[in-house]
Amino acid sequence: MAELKEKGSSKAPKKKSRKKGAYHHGNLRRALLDAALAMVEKEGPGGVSLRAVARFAGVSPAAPYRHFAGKEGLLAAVAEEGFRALESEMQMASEGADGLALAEFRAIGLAYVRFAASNPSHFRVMFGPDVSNKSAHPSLKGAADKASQIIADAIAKCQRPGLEGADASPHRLFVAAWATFHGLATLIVDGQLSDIVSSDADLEGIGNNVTDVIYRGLSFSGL
Amino acid sequence: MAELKEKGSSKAPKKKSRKKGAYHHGNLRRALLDAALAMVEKEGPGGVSLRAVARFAGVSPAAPYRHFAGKEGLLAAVAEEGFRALESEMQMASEGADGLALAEFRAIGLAYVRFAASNPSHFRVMFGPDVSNKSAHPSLKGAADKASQIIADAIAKCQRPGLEGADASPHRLFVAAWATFHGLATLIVDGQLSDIVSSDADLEGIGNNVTDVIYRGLSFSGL
DNA sequence: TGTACATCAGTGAACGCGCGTTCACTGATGTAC
DNA sequence: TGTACATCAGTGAACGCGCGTTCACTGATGTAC
Repeated sequence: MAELKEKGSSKAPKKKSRKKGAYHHGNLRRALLDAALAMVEKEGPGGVSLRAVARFAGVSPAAPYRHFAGKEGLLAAVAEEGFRALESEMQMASEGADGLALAEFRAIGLAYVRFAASNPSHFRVMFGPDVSNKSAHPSLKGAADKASQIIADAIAKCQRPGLEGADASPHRLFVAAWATFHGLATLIVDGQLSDIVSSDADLEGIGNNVTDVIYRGLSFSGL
Repeated sequence: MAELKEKGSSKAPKKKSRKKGAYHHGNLRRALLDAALAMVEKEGPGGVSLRAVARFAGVSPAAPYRHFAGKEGLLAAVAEEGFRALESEMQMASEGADGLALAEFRAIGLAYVRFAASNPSHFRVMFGPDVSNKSAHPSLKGAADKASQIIADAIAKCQRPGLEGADASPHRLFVAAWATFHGLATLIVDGQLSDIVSSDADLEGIGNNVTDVIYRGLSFSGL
């Protein structure tokens, strides 16, 4: 599973060791992304300031500009990284379902929820209002589109013509499913289920339950 | 329906007429709440500044302190107002269901989604990270608790002992339902269904569809 | 292998800005007599 | 009814702060010869 490490850099963190002769950081880009994620975790995407991120990475306020086009560029990079990881996890989940349309859809939904729970900071930036104008960041837009395409494809596979109920188009059922997955993900990320979901096992349990409910609801509709 | 007016004050807006001899505003508290809502609508809860709110209401930067305990107090008041309205709408929806447990639950869910769509700014503040510490604002906490109690009560009515499936406790089914309603509400408020839900009729349609799916999913579980 | 030099990735001071909050104040309101 | 006065709801100047971004700069790196 291509899971992101939300805390800690993949390189040794150089924090506070600025005077140790290391004028060049080595992997500042990654360190800044990690610092941003840490700040998101502490106070939400709105609480991120470029100066604080630089400070956290042990670097001067101007240094980030070597790697990102300002604050929004940094956040856009965080979001893009998140969408790529989400896409990858949904893709892998989908491939494990042996081509059965509904099983595939089910697996993708679970992956969606699991991703949010494992990468809450990414999730918040991806869907928060701080990089709302995705079109201004083409590669972010691309990553987001690729991710939603996976969901759309899975839906398309479920659309066997002639089987839709008159009152429930596949498109609308798709919305119902997406809303459920996104809703569960949101509740988890916002900590509003913290008294219910306290362990990874709980998470899997709730995720499975929710998926089952929506799955049964959809099955009933002739899909 | 006790719907909130998201735009515009209930009193005549005094904006720009500061020199018109009105030293006392008359209804500044309401005007500030409205101004805050307008700012939330434009740039999200993070974009709200107390000075800008005062400016918008045509009043000096210090004036809001006569009515609220600082910026967080203002946002807490907005959230509280929202929870009260949400509670009232869910209550009314529930009462219209003639005591049938599942119908009641269904009506409450629809009211939840409808509330979010009609009062997106309130919804964002209510569930956003800006007044996260609800306990610091007792009356807000009270309003939020009263609102969730309505949902909890409706769930309790569905809990006929002995009918739960072994794999799906009522508590978890509740989470599934709540996640769906909250998820749909979130997607709508964040504008991510804007190409699907463009009219009020669409909203009702989607809301009904989603409710139906979750309803069928729950019914299947022996509730 | 040694050296000159271009390039790169940082520094740190400075800019102007809007913010939240405080303070002493003042104009308007309404009440007691 | 008129007036003195307490109270209330505003003003506007000021505070210190952290922010995003820019700028000229400098130390480290690596490459051509």
